[in-house]
Amino acid sequence: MMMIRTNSLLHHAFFKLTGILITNSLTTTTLSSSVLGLEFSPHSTSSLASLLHSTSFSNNGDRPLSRYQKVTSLDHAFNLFDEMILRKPLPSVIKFNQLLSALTKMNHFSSCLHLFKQMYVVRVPVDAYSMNIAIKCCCQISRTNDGFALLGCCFRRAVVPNVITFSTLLDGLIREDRILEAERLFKKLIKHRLCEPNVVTYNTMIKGLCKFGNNDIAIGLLRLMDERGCRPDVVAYSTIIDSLCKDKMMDDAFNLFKEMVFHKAIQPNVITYTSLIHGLCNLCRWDEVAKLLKEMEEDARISPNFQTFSILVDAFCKEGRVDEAEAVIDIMVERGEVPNIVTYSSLVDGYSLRGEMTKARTLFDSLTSKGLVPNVVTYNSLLNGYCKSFKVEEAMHLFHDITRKGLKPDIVSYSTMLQGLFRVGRCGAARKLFNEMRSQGLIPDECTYRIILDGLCNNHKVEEALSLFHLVGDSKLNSDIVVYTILIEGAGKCGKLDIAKTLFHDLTVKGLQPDVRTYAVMISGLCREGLLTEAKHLFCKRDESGCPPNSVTYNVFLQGYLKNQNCDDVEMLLQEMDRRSYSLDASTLSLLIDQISAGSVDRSMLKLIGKLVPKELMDTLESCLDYNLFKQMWEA
DNA sequence: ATAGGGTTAG
Repeated sequence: MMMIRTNSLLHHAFFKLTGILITNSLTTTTLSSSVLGLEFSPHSTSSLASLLHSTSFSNNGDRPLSRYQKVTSLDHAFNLFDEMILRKPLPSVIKFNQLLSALTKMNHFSSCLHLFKQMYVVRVPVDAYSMNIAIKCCCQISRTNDGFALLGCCFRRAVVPNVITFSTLLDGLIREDRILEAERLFKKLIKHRLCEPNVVTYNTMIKGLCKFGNNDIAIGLLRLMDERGCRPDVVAYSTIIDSLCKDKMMDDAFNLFKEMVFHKAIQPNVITYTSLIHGLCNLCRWDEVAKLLKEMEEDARISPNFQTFSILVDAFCKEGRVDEAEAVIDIMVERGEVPNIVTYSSLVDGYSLRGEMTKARTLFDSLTSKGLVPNVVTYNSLLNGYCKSFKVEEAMHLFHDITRKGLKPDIVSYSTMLQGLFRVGRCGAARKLFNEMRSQGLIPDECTYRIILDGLCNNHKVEEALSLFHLVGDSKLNSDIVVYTILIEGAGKCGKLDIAKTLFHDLTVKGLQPDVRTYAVMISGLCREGLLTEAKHLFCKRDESGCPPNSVTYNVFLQGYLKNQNCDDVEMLLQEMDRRSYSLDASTLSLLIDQISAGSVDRSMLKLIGKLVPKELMDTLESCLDYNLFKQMWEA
């Protein structure tokens, strides 16, 4: 019921979204008639004001571009440059700078650096602008050290570096994850008065702190800049808000958002909203997503952009809601945005997750005709779909296609294939592929490790899994509750309960917190050996330990009772499940049906069971029970 | 009247 409600809310938001997108595009044309004495709500008055403001502003900004700024290709730029250096006298440095700048806007950083060097050769007197552009290019191609070398040139050439120079270098260090050096440079700027940091310098440093998980220090810097007389702007706030959203700390993100809007009167923009929407999507908080979209839509100054749509498309696909994703793509297209390979990769992923491989493949094959080139991520989605549908041969084929298309399979491609091979029991092929992966210089990550352990356990090779686990030893890979859960489940399933118990004990020693799944597999292992009392003890302890119970644990526990032909607590458990609105899963239900058929379940319990059967299992229930019994359950 | 900062993929 919940899902339906949020669904329709989101549909509603999209419907309204479509409306506002059209309204927004009409605003400029209807403006003149609005000005001619038609009514305004206070809201539209203010948006009109801002519109007028931005119109007069853009008249300044719309100054025709010089021919040096208008270059459209590398060739064009090089030809123009060659022509420029032949002219006598040489064109002013500004014209050269415009050309360099145009190249950086097209992401041609190396070529830009090449022309910059040529300027030295033909003795165009470079200035701080040219220097800053060149330093920016170095930083963008991960050669920040070369950027610092250019800074040295500044001093020799009597070009004075300014706050932009240092902000650019700071950004370069952060791009290369050299956070300590970035902090050192930042402090040096202030201490040696190399320049007074401005809002961009602070924002860059804030980004670096956030990148390394120091949200609190970033917020500290936000306060500090304010104290030092540099007013934080929407970028400063949005950077931290985004980081908090990525860490799933939505409450903190919204608090900062409110502070920005209500206390600092800083207008949020599309990026601020997109970050918040992304964070909510990751947590499947759809009703709040709809609320934010609506809020955005109500503010005429802000409308969703390409990124906003891409995030929504991806989020819907990950939930398997491909229809809604397609609806968003339609809205995108209506707005004149062109979906790119990322957008369609999400869609391939969505179909694959639903196991709709024909649709996934058709879409994948149609990408080329759309002028889009599938990348490794696109391939990985399709690989995953084939593997999950047990079509490992198809997956293998596609896997080899990756190399044939001149791409390199990455750690995700290999991990996905490994999982697929283990799923169909091809452990030997998995081992071979693992060795191939290593020979390609790819280092298995925690995901690969989990897949291998899980694969071994599910193929009756628990000993191998355990020896791998011991081989890995005290590494970070083993400080992972999921790893322990996999091994506990594996050990439990093959009757090695003593090992399961040891592992369960060890994880707490290591300071790891068992999660709902860990408890479930441990309870299941105990029940399998008929140790219901011990299982019950753990079940209650888990309830106390602040680890909230979920539907899975109840099902596992119920199965334990039913498999042991013990119906003592079954009714009590069913009642608790009903109170918490949990439902029965397929295997628990089938065990219950056995008991009902055998006549060992009290008739009074039938109605309760009926309430706990989810819609999708109704058919199972109906076909398993004789009609009269079924009627009793539903009409009681 | 040419240079620097924040949002997209397993």
